[in-house]
Amino acid sequence: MPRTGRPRAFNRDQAVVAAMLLFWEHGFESTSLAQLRAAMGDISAASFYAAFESKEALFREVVDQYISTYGQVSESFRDTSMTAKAAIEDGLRRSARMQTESSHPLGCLIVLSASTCSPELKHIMELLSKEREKVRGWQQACIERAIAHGELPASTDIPMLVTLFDTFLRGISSQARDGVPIEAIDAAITMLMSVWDALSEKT
Amino acid sequence: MPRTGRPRAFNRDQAVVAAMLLFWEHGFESTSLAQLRAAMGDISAASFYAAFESKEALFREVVDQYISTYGQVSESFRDTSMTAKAAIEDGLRRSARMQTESSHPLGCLIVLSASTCSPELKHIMELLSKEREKVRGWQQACIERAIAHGELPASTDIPMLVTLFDTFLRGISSQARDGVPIEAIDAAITMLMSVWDALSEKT
DNA sequence: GGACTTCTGGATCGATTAGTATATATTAAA
DNA sequence: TTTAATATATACTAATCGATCCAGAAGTCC
Repeated sequence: MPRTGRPRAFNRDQAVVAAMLLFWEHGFESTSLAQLRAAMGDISAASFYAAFESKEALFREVVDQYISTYGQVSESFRDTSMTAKAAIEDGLRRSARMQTESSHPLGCLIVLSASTCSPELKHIMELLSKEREKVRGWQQACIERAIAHGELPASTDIPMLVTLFDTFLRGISSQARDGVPIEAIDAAITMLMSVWDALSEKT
Repeated sequence: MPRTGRPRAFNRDQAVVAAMLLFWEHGFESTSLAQLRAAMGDISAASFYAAFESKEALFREVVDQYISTYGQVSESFRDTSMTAKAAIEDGLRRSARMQTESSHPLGCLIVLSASTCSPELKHIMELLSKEREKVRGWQQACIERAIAHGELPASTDIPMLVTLFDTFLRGISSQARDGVPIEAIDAAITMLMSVWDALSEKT
């Protein structure tokens, strides 16, 4: 924090949020600096680069901002105060609800904002891929916990079950973008979770 | 077809295929004309615009090319020579297999190549959205057929079941991009299809 | 061999891209 | 009130974007 000097004329935190909404809607590469600066309070290029190192550095901040706010829905996956099944179900339902809310762009920023990009931006894709891998890891931990607690049989195919839930989870982004209503997704989650019960009966 | 004049120095069909692979890998907006021209046989800008109206027109051709080749996997959804369940299962398995093949970009071009884009390219997104809607419609027809034939109970929640399968289908693109092996996806499909049996038992 | 048609190489278009240089404005601390 | 620190506005950079223009090359047709 600077103790001296001319104070910043815009709110940095609000600017990051504004940038997040743009990156979320249009993706990293398709969001131009001009658009960003306009949305961040009509700031000049000089002001932008004085506050942020680069477009890429801003995006990294945006990803952190997203994860610590909207992305919190997937924290359900690592909530060990519920049963493993409830954690998976809650993570899916909360993700679906958040991604279909009309108060912000549809779908998930982590899944959508760099699903494809130029070769020279591969590291941006990998940055997001690592975040998705985290969420997948939480889901896997859920299933391993269920097996350890006897909620699922020891013979359960862990990669299979993780892939089942994680693939559905990622598909929600595409469905939300195409306007599929939360009711249909929520009902599909109920159906999807029924496979858990079918598996647990074999215990 | 021109009967006179200087013949084209490159193969137009091969050029479209080369363009398809680029758009598939990097998406519509992130693929530049320079990249396209280089991949299409190092053709000049003049040659490009003589053969194709614009980058967008080329993309439309590419989408057609994709649908009539790799995209044929989803034709299973409208194959009425199998049971409805088999059609859904086959469509999912063939999509998963195709999307994880290493001989071409991973995932589905229709899902990935314009999942986000600039505001002025919204019509490109809508073009692809319509194609996805077609596939969803085929899946819905499958389920309606199953109900009509008594394979599923009349009380089946159609939008729910369509959303279950279609959400998983779209999630495959993200999983494939992140390197999830076909074996895990294939096993997940087996599990996913078990909900069909659970439903049909209620008939 | 023209005449006609089409394609190609190369230069170029204006707009936009991310990012910078410089000079000035605005603050806190000495 | 000076000094140091920071932010600002304005102008600007080099590179790239998709797309166009024109002169000449390379064919077919009569």
